[in-house]
Amino acid sequence: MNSSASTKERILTAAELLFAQRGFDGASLRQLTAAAGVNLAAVNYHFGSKDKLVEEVFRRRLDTLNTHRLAALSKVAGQPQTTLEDVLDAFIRPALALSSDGSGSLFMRVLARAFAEHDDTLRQFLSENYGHVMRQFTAEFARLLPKLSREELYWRIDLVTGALTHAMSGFGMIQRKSDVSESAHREQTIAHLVRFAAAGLSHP
Amino acid sequence: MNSSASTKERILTAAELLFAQRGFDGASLRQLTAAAGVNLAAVNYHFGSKDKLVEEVFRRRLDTLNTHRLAALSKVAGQPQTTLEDVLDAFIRPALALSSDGSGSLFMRVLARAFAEHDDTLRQFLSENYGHVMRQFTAEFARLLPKLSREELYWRIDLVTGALTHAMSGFGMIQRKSDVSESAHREQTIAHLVRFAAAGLSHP
DNA sequence: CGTATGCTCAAACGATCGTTTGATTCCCTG
DNA sequence: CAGGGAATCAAACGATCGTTTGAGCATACG
Repeated sequence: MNSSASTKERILTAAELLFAQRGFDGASLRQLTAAAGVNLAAVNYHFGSKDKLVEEVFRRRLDTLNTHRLAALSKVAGQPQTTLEDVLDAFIRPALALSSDGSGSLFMRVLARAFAEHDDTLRQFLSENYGHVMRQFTAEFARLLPKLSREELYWRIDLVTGALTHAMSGFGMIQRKSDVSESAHREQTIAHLVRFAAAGLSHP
Repeated sequence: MNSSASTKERILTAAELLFAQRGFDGASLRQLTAAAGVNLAAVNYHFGSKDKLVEEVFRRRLDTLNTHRLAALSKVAGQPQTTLEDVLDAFIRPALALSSDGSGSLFMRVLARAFAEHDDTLRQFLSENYGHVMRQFTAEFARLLPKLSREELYWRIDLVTGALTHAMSGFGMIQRKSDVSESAHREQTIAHLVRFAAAGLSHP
C-alpha cells in the first residue's frame, strides 16, 4: 500500500493524478484526500491551502526537470560542433523521461493544463521557476540560428513549445506497439519531436 | 448597450468571454448573467443547463469555422497544382479570421481550454462536429505527402495541431505594432504559421 | 376586454466547496 | 514512566455553486 509513504507525499501523488484528470478546480480536496487515504484536514495542515498544494505539485517535478534540462544543455551549449538537434534533445529528453516515469507520467498533462489556464498567480510562479531555463535555451537557439531576427526566433520557439506541450501531455501520443520496448519507443518519440522541432525552427 | 441584442445572444457572448477567461467551471452562472445583464434563471430557461450552454457556445463558432474551412479546402483539394501551403492556408486562415473578429476573438482560447481538459462529453461533442473536417484535411495532406507512412503523418499533424492551437489561442502571439494595419498583421501571422506548419509536415 | 403565452424576476433549494476548530491519538524525549 | 509537541481525526463553518420555483410582467390574439 501507499501507507508506507508519508502523508505529505501521498497527498502530492494523489494530487498530481487528480489535477491531471480533473483540473485544479475540478479536483476537490475531499476526492483528493480520500484517494490518498488521509484526513481532509491534512492538506491545510501540511500545505496551508489548496493553492500552496498546487505550487508544491509543480515544484516537486519542475525542480528535477529543470536540473536535468540544464545539465544536458551545459554539455552542448556554446560548443562549436553543437547542432540544433543536440539542444532540442537536451530540452525534450528530460521531459519525456519524466513522462515515462511511472509516478511522474501525468505531470506533463498537469503542465499542459496550467498553460491553458491563464491564472496569473500560477503563471508568475511558473515564470519564476521556469523562466531562466527557457532563457538559456533561447540564447543557445539564437546562437545556432544567427540569421533569424529576434522576433522571428520568438515566434518559432513559441510554436515549438506549443507542439511539444501538446505532444508530451499525451493527447495524440502514438501508442507503443507490444513488440517495441519502452526505451526503444521513447527513443523513437524523441527522434520524432526533435526532427519536427528542428524543421520548424530552422526552415528558410 | 447590449440590451438591444436578445437575451440568448447576450448570454452566449458573455459566456464566451468568461469561459475564455476563467474556464468552464471557473465561470459561474452568477458572474455570467451579471455580465450579460440578464437574470440568473435565464440560462436554465433558454438553454436548459450550464452544460447545454457550453455546447451552444461551441456550436455557434464551430459551425461557421467549419463551413469556411471546408469551403476553402474544396477550392484546392484534389487539384494537381495545389501545394501544401494552399491546404494549410485553407485550414489556418478561417481560424485567424475568427480570432481577429471582435466578438469571436476569444473563441480560439476557449477551444484551447477544451483541448486541455479531458472531459469526455465535450470531446465527444467536438469529435462529432469537428471530426469530418479533420478527416478531409488529413486526406488531402496524405495526397500531398505520399512518402509519409500513415503513422508518421498522424504524428506530424498532431504536432502541427498543437502548435497552431497554442499560437491561435493567443498565448505568445506577437503584438501588432501600431504602424502595421490589422489586415497586414494577419497576413504576416498566417504566413508565419503556414510556413512553420509546412516545414514541420514535409521535412525529410 | 379577457386570456393565453412567452419571458423575466427575486427568492430559495440542496449540494459541495475550502477552511477552521477542538478533541484525540501518536511518538519521542527527558 | 510521565510529559509535550506533532499529527490525525470527526465535525462544523460560511460561502458559493447549479438549479428550481412560483409569482409577476409583457405582448399578441380571440
